[in-house]
Amino acid sequence: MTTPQLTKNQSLVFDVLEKADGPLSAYTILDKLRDHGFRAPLQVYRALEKLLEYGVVHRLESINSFVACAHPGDDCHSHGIVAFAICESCGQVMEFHDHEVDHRLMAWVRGQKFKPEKTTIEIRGLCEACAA
Amino acid sequence: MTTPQLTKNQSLVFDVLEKADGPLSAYTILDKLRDHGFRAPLQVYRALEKLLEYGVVHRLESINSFVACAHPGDDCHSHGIVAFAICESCGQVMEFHDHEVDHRLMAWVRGQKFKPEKTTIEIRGLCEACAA
DNA sequence: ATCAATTGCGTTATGCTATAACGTGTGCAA
DNA sequence: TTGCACACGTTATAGCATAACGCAATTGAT
Ligand SMILES: [Zn+2]
Ligand SMILES: [Zn+2]
Ligand SMILES: [Zn+2]
Ligand SMILES: [Zn+2]
Repeated sequence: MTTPQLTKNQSLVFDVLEKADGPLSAYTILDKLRDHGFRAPLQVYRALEKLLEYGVVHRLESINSFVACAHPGDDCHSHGIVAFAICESCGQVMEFHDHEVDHRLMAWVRGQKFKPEKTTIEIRGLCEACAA
Repeated sequence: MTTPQLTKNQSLVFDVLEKADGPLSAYTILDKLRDHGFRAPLQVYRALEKLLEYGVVHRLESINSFVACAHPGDDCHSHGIVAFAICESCGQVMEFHDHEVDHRLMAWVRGQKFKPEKTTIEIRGLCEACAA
């Protein structure tokens, strides 16, 4: 997916996520953009919907939050499944990709005649700094 | 984790999940148990909390729902990471375990000095019947 | 037996997450 | 011009989860 020119709202939401040092909830994003005219959750959710579609933002299902893609050069949609390690203490997220994991999971579901559309891999725990 | 005797509420919630043919939300469980005296969400969430702790129920983060463990004989907590294939059309869930995936993910996070606590792997898509 | 700690339970209220539904304006192509 | 697609704004509503309070039953020392 090639990323088209972002609209004003999409740019605002993306900038907030890029500048943040961790994942943000939609309502946190909303609060950060009130000074820029945002008034309602839908303004955030609609922008997020597009940013997710373009692959420049990821949704973290296990914490109902959103994060800017850590590999803006690559195309996360093309290099297979994305996995996240999420620190439950400081909120830091590490994003990574592993073709072997991808291959194993896809082989299994294909064996079940299951047609995969979207895969979530999220590891919650403690980052090095917080585990010390 | 060995499973102690379930309390009345825990048994009611577990029975509902076992008899269901797919994952259920907490509020759906609540509705199914109103005839048995359930009146508030907390009655469901408190039972679920224990059932999750005992490993007899899993939470599906990507759809905010809960499902009875498909491998009641095994101990899902001891045989590594659990993965789910969730049909977005009919709601059917397949649960499986793969040590190779487990090892790859754990090796990666250990390399990052990350201490994993809980891992979510959920593949949404279409089951064989619904993809036809 | 008694006391304290733990656990489960019921209830009310609240907070957080997400979408439905309606209307407006703008740009572009038929 | 007309029709369509798309972004946007607003209000209202739906869906998911927990805080805080009090009470009852259980357990496990002392
Ligand atoms: Zn990415
Ligand atoms: Zn941390
Ligand atoms: Zn299981
Ligand atoms: Zn299906």
